[in-house]
Amino acid sequence: MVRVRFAPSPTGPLHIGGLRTALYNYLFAKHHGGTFILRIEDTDRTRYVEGAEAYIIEALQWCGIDPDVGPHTKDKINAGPYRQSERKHLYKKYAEQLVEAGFAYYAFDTPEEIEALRQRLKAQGSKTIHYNYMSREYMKNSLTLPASEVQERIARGDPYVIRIKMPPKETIRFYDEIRGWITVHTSQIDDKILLKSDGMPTYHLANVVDDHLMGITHVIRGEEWLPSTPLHVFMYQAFGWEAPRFAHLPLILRPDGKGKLSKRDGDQMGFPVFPLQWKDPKSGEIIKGYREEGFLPEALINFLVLLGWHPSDNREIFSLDTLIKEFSIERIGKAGVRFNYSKALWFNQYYIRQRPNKDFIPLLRKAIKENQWRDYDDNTLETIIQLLKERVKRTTDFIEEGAFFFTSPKEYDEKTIQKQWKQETQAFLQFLEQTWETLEQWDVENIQNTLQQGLKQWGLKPGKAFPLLRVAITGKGAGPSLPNILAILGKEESLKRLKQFLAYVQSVKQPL
RNA sequence: GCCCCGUUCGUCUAGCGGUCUAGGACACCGCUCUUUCAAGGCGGCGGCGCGGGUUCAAAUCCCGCACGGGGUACCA
Repeated sequence: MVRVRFAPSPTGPLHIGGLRTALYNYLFAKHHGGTFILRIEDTDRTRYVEGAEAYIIEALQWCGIDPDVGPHTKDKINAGPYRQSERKHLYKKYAEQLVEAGFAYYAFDTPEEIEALRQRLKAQGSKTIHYNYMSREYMKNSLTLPASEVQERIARGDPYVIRIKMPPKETIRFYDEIRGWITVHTSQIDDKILLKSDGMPTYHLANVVDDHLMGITHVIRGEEWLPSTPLHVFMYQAFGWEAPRFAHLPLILRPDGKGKLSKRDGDQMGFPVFPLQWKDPKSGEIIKGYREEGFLPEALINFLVLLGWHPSDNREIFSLDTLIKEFSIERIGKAGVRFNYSKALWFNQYYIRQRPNKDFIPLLRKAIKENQWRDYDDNTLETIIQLLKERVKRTTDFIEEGAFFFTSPKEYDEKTIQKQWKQETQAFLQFLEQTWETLEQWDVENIQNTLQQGLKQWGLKPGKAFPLLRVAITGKGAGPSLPNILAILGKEESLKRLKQFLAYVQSVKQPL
């Protein structure tokens, strides 16, 4: 029975790379009829951010990849709790078990002593600190101190950490489902801290203990964990536990390829890196999310799944259900992938066109209410949506590009006026003004007829006359079919806008 | 520095020794359709990092090199 977990730490909003990790875990679990667990890794109290956990859950739910079990659900599999802070009492016991078995030890070094070690190593040409099989020999720990002193210090309440005791010359080999066999020599691995002096475990201890206790069968996580996996494998051996299978996902890189896409990139790169909008609880700063930027979750998912995974054929459109059927770890790539926002937009555009028109009515209703715009009935709104749909990339474009349906133009596209404002086009508009006044049946067909009449009368090609009319009615140089727009606006409003425009141009331009 | 991982069009990728004069998608550029802009249709541009092997045959296997990424915290 497959059981996987997504294990983010609540240090802020979930970013797009984390979301993809969650997605792959979800797809893998569902493909195998397994269980997808959400585990909150909040062992670093100094980095805890209020609201981050709720954000993570909401983001997963919005994407349709809600975990089967987590801090937000009933404990259906009886493996909780699912916040590591609530499991604190568990870890110490396991760390001590390792000490007793000779795989770990207590270390009492003060920050000053650690700093002294750093300086010593630096003098020897080492760039970073290594508390390892060599340096531990001359530090203050249960390997160098007499047993009585160790007991005394612990009894006295001296702060201490528990470190793993890496053997000096062994080879650790493990199989990565994506990369194959990976071999690392233990001399390369430091004596990492397992239990911090505040009694909390580090990631290394907590993830091994929890993955074992929760019966995790496959650990699917980002490539940044690959270098510490040998340590984890060593710990499973030390505990005498069977290790889960590992799969390390290629990283999502910045569009320029310079490093992995990170939370810190915020929306500084010209596109959101978070699924949902995030308001920083401290600074109050608001960072954009895909949802608020007008993306559909199915588009985000489709885009994201292809960042590192690919089927054997040329298909590219995938529903979540299809993905569940087809997803496999074997088809995950090895190389880091660059984030490509224009492709995300393309998927979004595609999925917007797939959605029924009525799905976007609430969006328009909300905008109408907020802006106190002219209201329409549902049928008309659907027609408006239909007209806009083909040219929209994000749902927010319905509002931005379609505002003229609800409110008269605040400004006119100057370029079009410059180009098209001529004797004949002016006459064309004046002709329409007169003709429309007396037009009885205000519908697409009749409007179309008046336009044709006008063209004929003034010897104009459509391309010469219609752009100006469009600016008059919508303020914009481009948009959906004009007769349709006019029909929706109605005779009164159309005439009003036409007159308004003629008055405007005559006020700013020299008479022709 | 050291360790680990990676390397096919600008980007995401197909390719798992001959079917590759390397296929698809996004982007870009034309043409077409069209009252405009999109969308759609058609077409174009563009790639196996380098050097050695192995083999009758290598984008595909092996070894170097180069380049890129990750890790190297009482962060995850």
